Amino acid sequence: MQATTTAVGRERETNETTTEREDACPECGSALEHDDTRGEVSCRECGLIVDEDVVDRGPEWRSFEGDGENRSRVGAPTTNLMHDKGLSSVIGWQDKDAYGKRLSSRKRRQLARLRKWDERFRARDDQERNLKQALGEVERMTSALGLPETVGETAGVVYRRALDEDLLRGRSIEAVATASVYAAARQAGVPRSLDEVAIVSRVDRLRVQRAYRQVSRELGLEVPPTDPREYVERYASDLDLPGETARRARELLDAAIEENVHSGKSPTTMAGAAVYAAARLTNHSVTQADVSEVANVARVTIRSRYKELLEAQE
DNA sequence: ACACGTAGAGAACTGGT
DNA sequence: ACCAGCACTCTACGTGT
Repeated sequence: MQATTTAVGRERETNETTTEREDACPECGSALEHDDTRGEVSCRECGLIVDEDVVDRGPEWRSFEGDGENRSRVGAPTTNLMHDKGLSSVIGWQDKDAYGKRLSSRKRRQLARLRKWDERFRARDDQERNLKQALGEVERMTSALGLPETVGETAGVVYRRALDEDLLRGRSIEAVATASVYAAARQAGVPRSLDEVAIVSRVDRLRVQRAYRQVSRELGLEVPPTDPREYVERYASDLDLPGETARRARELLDAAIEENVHSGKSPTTMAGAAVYAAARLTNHSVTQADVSEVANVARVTIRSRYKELLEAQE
């Protein structure tokens, strides 16, 4: 046990030195900004995206004690995907000790009793058992939908709250679990349609929709309308547009928000349209097709919006 | 190749019954 | 609980530069 921990630690350590990252922008040399929620590393000055999809949810392995030998203060990361957050102890089923030797009959009886009580505590009451099943479903669905683990965790949190608020009465566990996944995916900015989630769910679309309605209302789960300006940097960067264009795009959006033409429209649409319009205004050639590609919005939609944006400028 | 326009369908939400 | 209507976005097709 002792030996394996240090072995893992060493491997991590060597990895760390090889993947050393710089903290200055390759373009302009100013400080970089790490956005953990979006997994992006971007430049504070020119908005260049240096790195995307950086994910490191692992534990923190450096040792702060002495010469760096003892890393035992960290355990496994806790996760909302396990009904006990992964914090419970585990009693093996084999009647062997740490060296693999058979146990005495007395010890075996003792372990059997421990296991029994461990099991009783683990799923102590209906709620816990309910949660256990639901989280299993959440995990299954998120992975079937190709959603990142963080979404599953958010869904777990949502489900827990629904359970606490007593929202499950008359509703199936599965329906609420699916609704939680649906909500979590939206909040994480990687939405899946109701149909998509219903396909991987064991309940039909309508039930999911109803459960979601209820849950989102009762829990006040407003999916905060994301600010279109948050997308501008990335789009401009992906299209190799200069900071000037990005700035212009932000101005367009400011005016649009002022005039309230953005409400009800998807933020990615608005951001894409703004970037396109700004590119034209600053004499940089970008096609609608390019913008629609990076913004994941149909060309027609870019078309219909960018004119509105320009009108709102007056 | 690109921009622009229109029509019809689909998805998600709202409010009335 | 169900339905109709809604605003938005999409696909698919067209025309114009």
